[in-house]
Amino acid sequence: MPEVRFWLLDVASGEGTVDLWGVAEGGERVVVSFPFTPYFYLVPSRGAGREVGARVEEVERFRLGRPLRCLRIYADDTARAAEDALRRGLGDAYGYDLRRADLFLISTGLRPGSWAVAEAERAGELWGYPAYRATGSVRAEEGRVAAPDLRVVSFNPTYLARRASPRPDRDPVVAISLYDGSSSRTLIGDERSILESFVEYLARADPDVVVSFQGNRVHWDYLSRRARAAGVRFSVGRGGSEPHGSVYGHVSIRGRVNLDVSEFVEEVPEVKLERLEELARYMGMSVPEEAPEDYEVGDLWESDRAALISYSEWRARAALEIFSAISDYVFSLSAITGMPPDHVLTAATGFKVENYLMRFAELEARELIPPRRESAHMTYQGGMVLQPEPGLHHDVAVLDFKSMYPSIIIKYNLSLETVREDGTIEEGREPGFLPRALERLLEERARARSEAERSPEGSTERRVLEAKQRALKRIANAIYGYTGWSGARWYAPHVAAAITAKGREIISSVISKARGLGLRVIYGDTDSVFVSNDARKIDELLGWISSELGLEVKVEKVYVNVLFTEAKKRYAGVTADGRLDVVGLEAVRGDWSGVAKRAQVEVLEVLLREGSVERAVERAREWIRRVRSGDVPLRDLVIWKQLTKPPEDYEATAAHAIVAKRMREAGWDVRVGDKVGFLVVRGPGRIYERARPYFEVTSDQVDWDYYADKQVAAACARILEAVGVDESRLLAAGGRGLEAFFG
DNA sequence: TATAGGCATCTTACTTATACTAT
DNA sequence: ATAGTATAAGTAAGATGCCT
Repeated sequence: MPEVRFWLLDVASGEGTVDLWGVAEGGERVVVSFPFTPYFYLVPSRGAGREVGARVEEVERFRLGRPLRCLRIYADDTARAAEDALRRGLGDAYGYDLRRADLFLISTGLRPGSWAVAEAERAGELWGYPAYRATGSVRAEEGRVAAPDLRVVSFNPTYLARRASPRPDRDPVVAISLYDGSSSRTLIGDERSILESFVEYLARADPDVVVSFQGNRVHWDYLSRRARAAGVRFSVGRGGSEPHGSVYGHVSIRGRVNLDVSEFVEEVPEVKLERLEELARYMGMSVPEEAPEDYEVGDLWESDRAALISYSEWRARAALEIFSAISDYVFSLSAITGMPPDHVLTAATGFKVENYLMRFAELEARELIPPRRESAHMTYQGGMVLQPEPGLHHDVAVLDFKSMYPSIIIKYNLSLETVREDGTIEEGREPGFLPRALERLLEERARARSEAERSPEGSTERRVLEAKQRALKRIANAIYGYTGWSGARWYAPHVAAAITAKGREIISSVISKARGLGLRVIYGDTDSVFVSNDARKIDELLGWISSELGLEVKVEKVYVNVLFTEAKKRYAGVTADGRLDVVGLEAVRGDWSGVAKRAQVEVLEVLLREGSVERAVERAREWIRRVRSGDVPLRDLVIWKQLTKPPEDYEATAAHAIVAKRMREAGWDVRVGDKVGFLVVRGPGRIYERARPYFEVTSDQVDWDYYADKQVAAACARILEAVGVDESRLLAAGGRGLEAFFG
C-alpha cells in the first residue's frame, strides 16, 4: 500500500472529505483528501436499536467510567440527527456537537503540527498542489519531533488614517512590509498595486506560515475590505482562496498557518500592554527607541516616510522573530490539544484543555463526550491564604509544593466518577477519567524533560522537547481550573471543591508541623509556606511531608530580606542571588503610573538591600518632590486600564470608560478588551471628569499633586508603613520639618 | 468560544452625622 | 427652637488586576 508521510499544517472540510494540507517528507506541499462521514454516539433507551440511523454500529463506551452498549451513528449533520433522536426519545446523545474537521482529528488521532502517515495514492493535482486520495487508514507518526523546514513570511501593513484610527471604509493601505526570514521589502505605491503585489508575493513565496501582529483582530479584515473595494481578488490562501472568519475569532487562510503573534501576549503576564514593542522587548529583541504611536503615523507619512517604512519593516521582522522563538511551543500545544497551530493560540485555556480531554476520551478512555451546555455557575471555597507577619524579615525560605493540585487529583483519585455530590470521596475505585488524563500529560512531560536532558545542548531536538514540556505543564496546570469552569463539558464544581479542600487540609498540616518543629511561619498562600530558614528543621519538615503526606515540597527560594505589609498576596524580597522580587505590589501592576512604580521599586531597593529606613524615606520624599514640581516625562504618568465592557454599561462612572467613550466619539477604535491610557489633569471635580487620553495632555495641564499624593506617595507609603513610617512623614513639606528646627 | 477562587485597593455612589442658616 | 441645607465622615459597591 503506498503511503505518504507529511507534517500536518491545516485541516479543511471538503465535499464529503476532509482535506489535509501538509509538508511531505521530500519538502513537497501536498493535499491529502479523506472521505469522512461524521458520527455521534447514542446510549439507546430500552427498545431503541439499529433503526435509528442509516449507518449504525454497536460499540462499547464508558459514561463516567461505567461501561455501556452504545450506538455509533454516522450522519452528515450529526447535530440534526442527534436532535431528532433525542426528540423521538431514543436515548441520550453524545459527541454530536463537534465540527467535522475537529471530529476527524479526534477520531484518527492526527495532530496538526505533527507528522502523519496516510495510506494514499497520488490523484493528480488540486489547485496546483500534488493531491493524494486516501485508500486506507491515516495515523500519527509518533516519536518524530522536529518540524520540517517551513516557509515563513511575515507582514505588517500601514494605513493612512484621515483622523484617529484608520477605518477600512475610508483610509487606504499605503504600505505593506514583508519579511521572509532573510530579506525585507516594503510594497508602496497606489493602493491597488500594493494589494496586488501582496497577493502575488504570497502566491510566489507560497509560505506555509503567515505571521503578523494583530492579523486576526485587524489586518486580514482590513486588507480584505480594501481589496474588495479596489476590485482586487484577495486570494492569499493556497489554491487562490480568500481569508475567511473561523472559530475563536480566528481568520483561516486555506493551506497555511495564519499565526498572529499578538495572541502570545496572553501567555506572558509580564507583558501588560498588547504592543509589539512590549512583547519584542520581553523576548530580548532590540526595539527602536522612538517607535511611533498610532496617532503619529499620519504626520510621519508626510514628514519622514523613510523612517515610517523602516519602522514598518522592523515590525514585520520582529513578528517573524517572535514566531521563531515561540513556534516550537505553539506546535507542541497544537500537538497536545489537536487544535491547528493558528487556532491554539487564539483559543481560550478552557478550550485547549477540553480539546485535550476530548481526544483522550475518544482515543484512550473511550469515554462519551458530553455536549456543551449552559450550566449555572457554582462557587466553592478555594486555596488557603495566611495572614502575613508584617515587617522586615531576614533569611526566609519559601517552601513550595510541586504541582499541588495535579498531584492531589492523581494521588486521591479525584474525578467525576469518585467524588460524590456532597464532596465525600469513594475509595478504592479504578483511576478516574481526570486523573488518567492528567497522568498521561505528566508522563509525557517527564519523558520530554528527560529526553531533552539527553539531547545535546543547543540542539533543535532539545529546544523542541523543552517547548513540549512547557506546553504539557500549561495544560496539566489548567485541569483543576477547568473542572470549576461552568462552560466545561466536564463541569464538576464538586470535584474542584474537593481538590481545594484537600489542598487546604494539606497546607494546614504542613504549617502545624512546621510550627511544631520550631520553624517560624511568616506567610503562606495555597501551596507555599514562608518559614525561617533553618536548614536542619526544613529538611526534617520536607522528609515528614514526603513520608507522611506522600507529596513533594521543595525550597523554591531563600530571601535574604523580605518585607510584608498587613496585606496578603503582596510582598517584596531580595533573594540569595541578589534579585529583587516584587509580588502583588503596585510596582508589578499595569494600572499604576510608571513614576509610582519606579519610586516604589527604588524605595524597596534601598530598604531591602541597604537596610536603611531613613534613606528609603528620603528616596520617597525625593520622588514626591520631583513629581510635585512637574519634573517627570508625561509617558511616566499614563495610567492604563482595561475596558472590560462597553463604556455605556458601566454602573459606576469610571475614568477609563469615560476616556474610551470620548476617544470613540473622536474616531478612535477602542474595543472591549483594549487598555485605555489616560492622565489626570488639574481642575475641579471627580477623577473621571479630569481624565484625558494620554496623547492629548500637555505638561501644564497635569494634576501633579494627584500624582505626588495618590500615586507616588501612596505606593511608597505602602512599603514604608510596614517599617513604621507614617505617610504624613512623606507628605510633610520641605526637606526638614519644624521638629528638626526645634528638636 | 470566560480555567478557578482569594485578595487589596482605588474611586464612585450613597448614607449618616454634624455644622450652620433661615425662619 | 426648629426645620432645612450644606458639608464632612463613613460605608458599601463597582472595578481592576494581581497571586497561587
